[in-house]
Formats: sequence, structure tokens, C-alpha cells
Amino acid sequence: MSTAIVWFRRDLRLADNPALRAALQAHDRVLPVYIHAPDEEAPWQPGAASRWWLHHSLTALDAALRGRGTALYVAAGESLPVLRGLLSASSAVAVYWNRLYEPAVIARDTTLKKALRDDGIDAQSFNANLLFEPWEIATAQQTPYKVFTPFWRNARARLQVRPPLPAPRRIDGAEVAGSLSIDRLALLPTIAWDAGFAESWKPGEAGVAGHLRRFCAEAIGDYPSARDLPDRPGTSRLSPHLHFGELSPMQIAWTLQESSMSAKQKGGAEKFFSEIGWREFSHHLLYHFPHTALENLNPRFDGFAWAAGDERLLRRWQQGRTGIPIVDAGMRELWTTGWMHNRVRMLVASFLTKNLRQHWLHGARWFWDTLVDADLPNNTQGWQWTAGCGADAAPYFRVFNPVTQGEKFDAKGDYVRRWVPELRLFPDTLVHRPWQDPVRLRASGYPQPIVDLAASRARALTEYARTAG
DNA sequence: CCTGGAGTTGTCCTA
DNA sequence: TTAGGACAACTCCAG
Repeated sequence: MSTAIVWFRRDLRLADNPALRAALQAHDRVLPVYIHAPDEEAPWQPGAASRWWLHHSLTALDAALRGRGTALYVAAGESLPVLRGLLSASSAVAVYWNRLYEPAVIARDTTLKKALRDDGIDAQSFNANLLFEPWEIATAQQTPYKVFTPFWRNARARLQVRPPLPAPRRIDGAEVAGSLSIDRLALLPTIAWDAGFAESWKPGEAGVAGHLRRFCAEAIGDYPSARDLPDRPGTSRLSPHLHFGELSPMQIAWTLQESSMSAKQKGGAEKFFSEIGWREFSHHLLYHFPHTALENLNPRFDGFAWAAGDERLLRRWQQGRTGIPIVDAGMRELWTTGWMHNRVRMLVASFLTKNLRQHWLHGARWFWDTLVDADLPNNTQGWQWTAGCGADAAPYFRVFNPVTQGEKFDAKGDYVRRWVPELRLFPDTLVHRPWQDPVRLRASGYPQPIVDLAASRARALTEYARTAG
């Protein structure tokens, strides 16, 4: 009888899980383990919203394991000593896990794998979370890609879609005493700010396949245009499930390929799949340029004249009290639900970095703490792209106008009124520019804009031209 | 090594 | 009202 430990991290699923599959094939018994070790991810330890999701996703994984004859062993502390203790307590001879790609985690896992192998343990890692390993895609010169389109063309051409590994029906567990309860990890907030989270989300693998199939059947045809409208459910909302590995990108590729679709739906599916491509590209970039989690990819921007860090402005942005309706709606949606619509993410990020000229890291840190889908590669890539210092960034003169964008993508104002109820007093024509009716504005209690959009745009263009030129 | 086409998501002014 | 062009130049990448 041999036993293997399966070390779960951000692959909180039973289906299409290669580490779990390998353990079940090569061993008689499996001990599924989760180790809470946030400091090992410093300086990007999971934020408050992520911890909320993690709590519920672990609970769901534990329930799924119990349904198959075992349970999740939960521990806290340094990963290597915890694993060594469990290896000894269970007489396991192997530890299997699925790879992650953030710089701090790679460093930890590399050291840990060598230490376990030196102990004589069969330590193996697998790819469960990406379509391609970051080192598998390279230019003809064998360098990493820095532009999305050629990256995705190359990856897309090489992709072999395979059926997902089925979830095991039964898992023979190893009996080890001393597991913590998930509650003991203290992942949930101590003050109850999470009511809106519970209304918005259902963490865990169980519902995800159905969620994806429903999206394919009902929304994917309109995805290319509806994805830009923040008041409509035009996006997949799969991001937190993907981040925690409740669903793999290969499961998405397979579902898209196997669904019968009209020509229009196929077009939408390709557009949607390219967003999965962006996730791959973000991982590729952070893997090859690990310093970018804290520093500009493009060093030309190191001399950029950010405004002095301004706590007051930053707080107004965080609280959704900037006086710019679509910015405030987005920031309040984020605070209430742990998520923000993608187009609005671009708008609030452009507003913070260009109109307020606050360093992109201020925004990245706030998103990191408040998003349930906070993901280091995506967050880094997204903020640097918007700020202009990232890979293939927007031309510097591309500054979003939140009024124009609001009127274009939220024409009736439904989105801003939902999240900023003060704006219910305003007609459609003024809802994105309420300052143009000062009397009504005073009565509503909604603030004046904290910055002049035209003047701050002009200032940003001057600074960007100086840095770029 | 050279060449040339191309690059997620925009805004504003002018005619 | 709407459509077109300016806004810069640079780097990336394939051939």
C-alpha cells in the first residue's frame, strides 16, 4: 500500500486535475492537503476579497472530497515543514501538485521540490492552470513575446485541445489526525462587509461547468458587443473561478470546441477565447519579467512625473466619491461585490493614473485587496497596460474620457444609477455629467468632480509626451 | 542583417 | 450630425 499527498493550492477542483490524477494512478491512497501560508506569497499575499473566496472554495472542495470517501486536510504554517510532518504521519512517499507562476511561489516551490527530493520523496509538479507553460511559447528568435497578437497567433496555431480529465469517483484517503477546520484559518472578515459577495457569487467547482455551458448557450453570440456594456450580463464572470482553479482553461477550450454553435456564436466564442489568451499572455509576461509585479516593464517610464502620492485623492477614488459617475459606480460595485466590469476597470484605472496621475501601484494594490478575482499576472499586466508602461501599451495620448465612455456604453445610465443612487434624480442626458445641473447636484448630495477632466487630461498628455519623447 | 507591416479597448477638432 | 484625420514615434516580430 503506498500513499501520495496531493497538495492543493489554486487548483481547487477534482475534474481535470493532473496532480490528483497522477496520485490516484500511481498510489493506493491519497491525502489531499491545503496549507495556509500567505507570507510565502509576499509581497502579494492574498487580499481580503480573495480570502473570502478561498474560504468558500476550500469548503466546497472539502465537501466534494467527502462525497468521494475522504476529506481535505487543512494546515497552517511553513509549507515545507508541514509537508514533511504529513509525509511522516501518513507514511506517504510522494507529493504531487499543480504549478503556479508568480515569482515568489516559483521560488518557494523550486526550493521545496529539491528539499523533498533530497529526502527521497517523489515530488512532482504538473501543468493544470495554463494552456501552455510560459516557456513553451517563444518567438522565432527564442525570446519571450511582448506583443499579444503574435503571441496568441502562435499559441492558437499550436494548441491541441484535449478532453478534460474526469473527476475521480472515489478516493481512498489516508487517515491523519490534526487537520484544522477551515474556520480556523480566519479567512472571513471579522466585520460583515461580505453580504454583497454572497449575493453575487457561488465559489466552488460544483456549479462552474453549468455556468460555462449556460454562457456558451445564451450569451456567447452577443459577447463581442455586449461585453462592453456594464449594465448587462454580457461577460462570463468566470475570472475568480479561473483564478482559484475551479475551472481550467483547457476545460473552457474543450467546451467551446464541443458546443454546437451558429456562425455568429463561433465568432463570439473566438473573441471570448482570446480573453483566455490574454490570461495566458499575462502569465507569460510575469514569468519572463518577474520584476514587473512592482516595477515598470518599460524602463522609460521610470522617470515619469507621477503626482505626489495623495491619500485624500486616493481615498476618494477607493470609496467611489470622485464625482465622476461611471468611476464611482465601478468603485462601489467593486467594494460591494468584489468584482468590477472589465470596461469600467479600464476607466477607473485610466482616471487614477492619467487624470489623477497617481502611480499605477496604488491602483494595483487596491484591486489586489478588493477583487475576488485578484490575480497577479492579470493585475500587473492590466495596470501597466493602462498606465502606458507595460507591454504593447496604449499610445500615451489615449486617455479615456469617462463622460464619453459612460454615454457610449451606459447610454441610459442604468449602471451608474444602480451603484450611485444619488444619481437617480438626474435624467439620462445629465446622468454622466451631473455637475451641469448645480442645483440638482446639491440636492442629491453627490460630490463635485475632484478634478477637472479636460485640464487633467491636458496635463497628463504633456507629461506623457515628455516621458515618451 | 535588413525590411516592412503592425500594434485590444480613444479623443477631439474640423470640415 | 457625422466622418475622417491628427495625435508620435517606437518596438516588436516574421520573412
